[in-house]
Amino acid sequence: MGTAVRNLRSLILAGEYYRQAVSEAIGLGTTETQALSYLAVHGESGQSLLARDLGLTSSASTSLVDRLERQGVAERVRHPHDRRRLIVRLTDRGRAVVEESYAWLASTLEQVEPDELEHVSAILAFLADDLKTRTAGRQASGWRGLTHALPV
Amino acid sequence: MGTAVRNLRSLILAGEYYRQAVSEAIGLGTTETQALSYLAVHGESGQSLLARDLGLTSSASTSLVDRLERQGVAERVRHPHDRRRLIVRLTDRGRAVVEESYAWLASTLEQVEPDELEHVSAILAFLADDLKTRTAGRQASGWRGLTHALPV
DNA sequence: TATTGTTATACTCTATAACTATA
DNA sequence: TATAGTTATAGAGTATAACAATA
Repeated sequence: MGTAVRNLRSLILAGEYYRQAVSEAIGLGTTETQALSYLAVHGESGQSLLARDLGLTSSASTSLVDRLERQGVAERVRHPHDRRRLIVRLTDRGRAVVEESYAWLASTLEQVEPDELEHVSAILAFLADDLKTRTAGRQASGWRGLTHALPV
Repeated sequence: MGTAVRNLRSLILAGEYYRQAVSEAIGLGTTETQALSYLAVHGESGQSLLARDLGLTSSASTSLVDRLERQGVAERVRHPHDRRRLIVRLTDRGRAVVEESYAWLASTLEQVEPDELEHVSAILAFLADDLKTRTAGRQASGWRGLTHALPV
């Protein structure tokens, strides 16, 4: 188990490293490309949900979506039934930007044996879902359990 | 391939979400816990190498390691043969902090079928290494290829 | 009353550039 | 000359708190 945890740590670090590099290549901030990735995976999203899943306050999400609109990669759309809500949606340009980062990740996945790809894909989906759910659960319950936690 | 890329994006996003949550739980910044993760995976490291692998400038790494030392989770050690160099090393307290975040990741990996764990672990290691290498290569060569790249 | 989103303010982190010390 | 690290400065992004509009 120790080795598996270390390898998961490595992949998380590699993902963070990729995030910085692809953001620089595209000319956006890391939070902006996180938002584009999120919208690419989940489709359009409420601005509040986007903020929550990106670990941002609603205040930070306001300026985030401001930047996305300014750069023309996403847009705010009014919610059909609730006039408080805003939907955030990729623009054509936003979809184009995401398309181009596709090759970056695909070239890594192309190294996997073709007849294993589907299995690897399922593993990635499972780990992503479980890690996200588990993290959200600890967040919500205020769980800590880190006895060496440092003073904030 | 499209689904696999989307699932890899999901896992990267889940890792970033985990990073923020575990940082808040520990009471450190996200870059600080990235550094702890890095040191846990790679062992002690030169300050320059740490900066490079975390995507930071040498200036940012100075203040990063300042913070790590101030919080007592890592320390600077002189390089034995090169008086310019500094080695960054986890302290006992730093190792304790990493140990505690271990359970967080392990509980996700425990959901994997036991007789499949080794295979999953190998996949994670492969993807981490390939993604990191590929990203570093594009960084080094100034490669772009993102024709919709936005003005900086 | 609770929820969604915005604004004003202050703070943290990082990049840039100029610098010191050592190889 | 090149490399490792530090310092000073400025800029970007975020959290906090107070607020307006709508449910």
